[in-house]
Amino acid sequence: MKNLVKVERARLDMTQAELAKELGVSRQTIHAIEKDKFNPSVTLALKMGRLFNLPVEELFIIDED
Amino acid sequence: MKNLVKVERARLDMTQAELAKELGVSRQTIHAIEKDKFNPSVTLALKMGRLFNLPVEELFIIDED
DNA sequence: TAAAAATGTAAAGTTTTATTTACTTTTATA
DNA sequence: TATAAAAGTAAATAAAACTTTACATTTTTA
Repeated sequence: MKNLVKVERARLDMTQAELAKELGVSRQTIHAIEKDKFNPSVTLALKMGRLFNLPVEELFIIDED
Repeated sequence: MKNLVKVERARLDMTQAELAKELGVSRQTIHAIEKDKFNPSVTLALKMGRLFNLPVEELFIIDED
C-alpha cells in the first residue's frame, strides 16, 4: 500500500502536527502512515479524503492483490 | 459509522463465509463489520469497495463529525 | 418438519494500529 | 550561522482489529 498523504499535506501547506490535530490523531500516526508503517482505519482514511478533497481510492492505493 | 456491507453482500448473493474467504478474512470479521462492531482497515474497505463496485465513501458512512 | 446451512454471539488470544514520550536529524528562518 | 520549527526514529504502552473456537439461534431447503 502506498498513499498520497505527504503530497496532499504539502498541497495544503500543513505540518504533520497540524494535520494530526485536524484529524484527531497523534503526529506519530501521521508520520507512520506517510512512511507506510501501517494501514489506517477506514474512518481515518475517510476523514483524510474529505480534508484533501480526494476519494479514498485515490489517496490510498493497494499495490496489487 | 454505518455501512452497506450486508446489503451489498445480499446483492451478490454471498454468504458471510464466502465473502470472508474472497476477502481473505475470517467470517467473524465480516459479521463484526456488518454489526458495526468495528472499524475495518482501509485496505479491507478498499477490497470491499472493489468487489461491490462501490466507492469506499458510499460503502462506509461516518455518522457526523 | 427434520436436517442443513447461515447467521448471531461470546470469549480468549494474537497482531497491528495508535498514543505518549523523548531524543536526533533535517529544513527553514531570523 | 545560530535558532527554531519540522520531520525522522524508537521504545514502551494502550487500544482496537482480527483470528480461532465453540456453540446457540434463525433461516433455508430437502
